[in-house]
Amino acid sequence: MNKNTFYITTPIYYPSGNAHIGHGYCTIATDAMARYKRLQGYDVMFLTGTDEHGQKIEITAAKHNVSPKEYVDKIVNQFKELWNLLNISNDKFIRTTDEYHKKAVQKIFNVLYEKGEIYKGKYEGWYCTPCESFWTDNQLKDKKCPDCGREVKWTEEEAYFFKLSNYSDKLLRLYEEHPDFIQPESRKHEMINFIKSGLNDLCVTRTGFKWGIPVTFDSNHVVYVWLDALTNYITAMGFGSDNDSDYKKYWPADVHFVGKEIIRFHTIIWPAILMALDLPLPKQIYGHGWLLFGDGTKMSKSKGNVVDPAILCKRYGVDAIRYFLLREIPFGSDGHFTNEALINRINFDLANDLGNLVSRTTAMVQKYFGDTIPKTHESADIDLSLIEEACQLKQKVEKHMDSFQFSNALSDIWKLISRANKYIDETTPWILAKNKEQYSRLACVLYNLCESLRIVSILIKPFMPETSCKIQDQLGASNNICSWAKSNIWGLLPCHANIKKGETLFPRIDINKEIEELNNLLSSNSNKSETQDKNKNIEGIAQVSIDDFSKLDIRVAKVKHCEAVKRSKKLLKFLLDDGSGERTVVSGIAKFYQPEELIGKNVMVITNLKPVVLCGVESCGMILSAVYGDDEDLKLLFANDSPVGSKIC
RNA sequence: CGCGGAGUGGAGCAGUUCGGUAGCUCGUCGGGCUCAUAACCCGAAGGUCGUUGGUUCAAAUCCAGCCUCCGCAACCA
Repeated sequence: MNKNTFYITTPIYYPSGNAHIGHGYCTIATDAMARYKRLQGYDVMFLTGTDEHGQKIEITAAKHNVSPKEYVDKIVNQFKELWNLLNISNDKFIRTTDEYHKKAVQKIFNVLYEKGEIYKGKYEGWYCTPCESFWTDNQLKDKKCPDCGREVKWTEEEAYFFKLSNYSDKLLRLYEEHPDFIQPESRKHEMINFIKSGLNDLCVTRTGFKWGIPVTFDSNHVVYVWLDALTNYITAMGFGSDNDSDYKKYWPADVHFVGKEIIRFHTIIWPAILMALDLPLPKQIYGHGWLLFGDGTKMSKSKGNVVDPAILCKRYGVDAIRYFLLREIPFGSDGHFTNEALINRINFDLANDLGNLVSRTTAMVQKYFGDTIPKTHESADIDLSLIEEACQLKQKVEKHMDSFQFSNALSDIWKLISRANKYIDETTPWILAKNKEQYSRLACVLYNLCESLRIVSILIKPFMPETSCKIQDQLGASNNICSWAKSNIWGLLPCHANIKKGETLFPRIDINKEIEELNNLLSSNSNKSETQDKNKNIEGIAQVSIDDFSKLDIRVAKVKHCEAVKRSKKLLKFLLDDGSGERTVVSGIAKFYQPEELIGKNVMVITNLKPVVLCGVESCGMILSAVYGDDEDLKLLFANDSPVGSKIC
C-alpha cells in the first residue's frame, strides 16, 4: 500500500435548506488542507457530500409538493454549484441516496446484525415527534420533551439497536492511547464525561417515516442516520461494493473535519461502529467552531449582514472570501462574520500589504529595467535578514498547517509580506535608480523582492489558488520553480524571467460606500422576492384551503393586564378581554415590549388554540405578531380601530 | 448550584496546555518616503489581563470563591 496518502473529509451536509456560508467555512478549511497536502506530494482523497434521508427532508419536501428525491436533487445542485464557485477541489461527492451507498449500508447493517452487534428490541419510551427522539422517564422535564418542551407520548415500537453500551471502555482506552484523536483538546473532556455518565444502546432504525434506506430483511424499518450517514466515509471509498480499491488505499481517514455540534457522533458512535465491524479507526476528529454573525447572534437580514457566499464571491473574488474565513477565525473557535471585518481584511491585508507589494515590485522592475532583471547583482548585508526569513517560512507554515492552525499559517506568511514592504523602504530602490553605477545593486534588490513574492505565492496556494497563479504569472515564474518543495530555496527565479505588472490583484474598497451598497442590494433582493409570484405561494410553504384557515378563530382582544412571567426571560403573561370573557395568554415577547406599554391596546388573538402550560402558567391562545428576518425584529399586530370581540377573517 | 463559551489598551483578538519583561491587527497622535492600489516605513500615547483571596522568589497563566456578558435549554402556542 502507498503510505503517502491523505484522506480528509467534511461532514455530509443535510440539504433541508440552501447552502450558506457556514457550510462554506468548513468546506473551505478542508479544501485548504487538501490542497496543502497535495502540494506536499501526498496522494489526497478529499470527500464531501450530502446526507439526504430522514423525516425532516420528507416533511420539507411535502411542504413543497415534491418528492423527497426531487427536493434534495435541487438543493444538492445548489451545494455543488457553491463548491464550484468557492474553488473546492473535492475528489469525490457522495450522496446518501446514491445506489452504491444504499447497498453498502444494507450490507453493513446485515453484517452487524449477524455478528449480534445489532439486535431487534422493543423501544418503550416517551416519543417526541418533532424531535424524532425517545426519552426515558427521568429524562423528561415536567413530563415534556427535554429538548423542545413539547408533549410526548408513550410509544412502544419494534426497533433495531446497536450495542453501543459495550464500547464505553474501548472508547475511553482509545482516547487514552491516542491523545490526539479528539481535537481541539478541550472537547475531549466533554466526551469522556459523556461516556462516563453511561452509554445506552443506540436505536438505529425507524418505522415512523419511509424516506431512508430499508432494512433488507424487515421492510417496515428504515436505517436511521447513524448507520446511514456516518458510514459515508467508507462507502464513498467503495467499502461494501465490488470495487473497494479506494477503500483499501485511503482508509483509515487521516482526519474528519466536523462542526462542534456533531463531534460527539464522530468520536463516540462512529468509532464504535467501526470497532464493531473490526475496521481501522480514523486517525483524528477535529471539531471546528461556529461561524456567528454580526454581534454574535445569528445572521439577521434586517441588520444588513449579507452573507450569501455567491454575492460575496462575485463582489470580492473567491480568494478574498477564502482568505478572510481562514485568517480571521482561529480554527476550532467560534468566529464572527461581519461585512466590515471582511472588507477591512480585504483592504489592509490583501490590497495594501500583498496586492500593493506585488504592484510596486513589478512596477519598479518594468520602470527601471523593462521586463527582465539584469544578471549582475550586488548584494548587501541587509538582504540577509529578508532571505533568511523567507527561507524559514515554509517550515513555520507547515508546522501550523499540520496542527490545522490556518490563521497562524497565514499570519506568518503576512509577516514576510510586511518584511518585504519594509525592505523596500530600507533599500530605497527609487534612489538607486537615479545613479547608473548603482544599477547592479538595484537589480539585486528587485530580484530579492521577486524571490520573496515567489515564495509567498507558493505558500498561499492552499488558501488562495487563483491569486497564487496570478502572482506567479506576473513574476514570469514557471511551474517548475513554484512547487511546494521549492518554497524554501532562494534564487530560483531565472534572470530571463519575463516580469510584468498585471492588473490590480485586490482593488481597495471604500468601506462606507460598500456597506451601503450591500444593504441596498439586500433590500432590493427582498423586495424582489416579495413582489414576484405575488399570487403564488411563498417558497417552502404549502398551500392550504379556506377550510383550513376558517378552523382558526381569531379575534380582537383588549389587553387588560400584562406582566412578566417569573423566572422567565422571554415570556409575558397577558390578561385579555376577547369580548366573551377573560383569558390568559402567554407570549414570548419580553425582549421586545415592556408590559406596561401594552396595557389598554387591542391585539389579535387565536382563541381556539389548544391550551398549554408554559413556565407554570396556562396559556389559552396566541397573540399575533409580525416577525421580520430571524426573530430579531418582532412587532405585535395591533387592532386599535376594531371593537373588542371582532372576528378576523 | 441546568449545560457550554467568554471577560486582556478605544475596537477586534492572540497569549493560558508547560507560571518568567504584556503581544497582534485596526483606530489615535507625531515623523519619514514618493517605487506602489492616497498604498508603504518608523516612532509615540494608551492595559493594576473582570473581581477577591490563595499557592509561589515570580501569576493573564495554577487553585478557590464571587461578578458580568453571550449561546443553548428550561420558556417563543
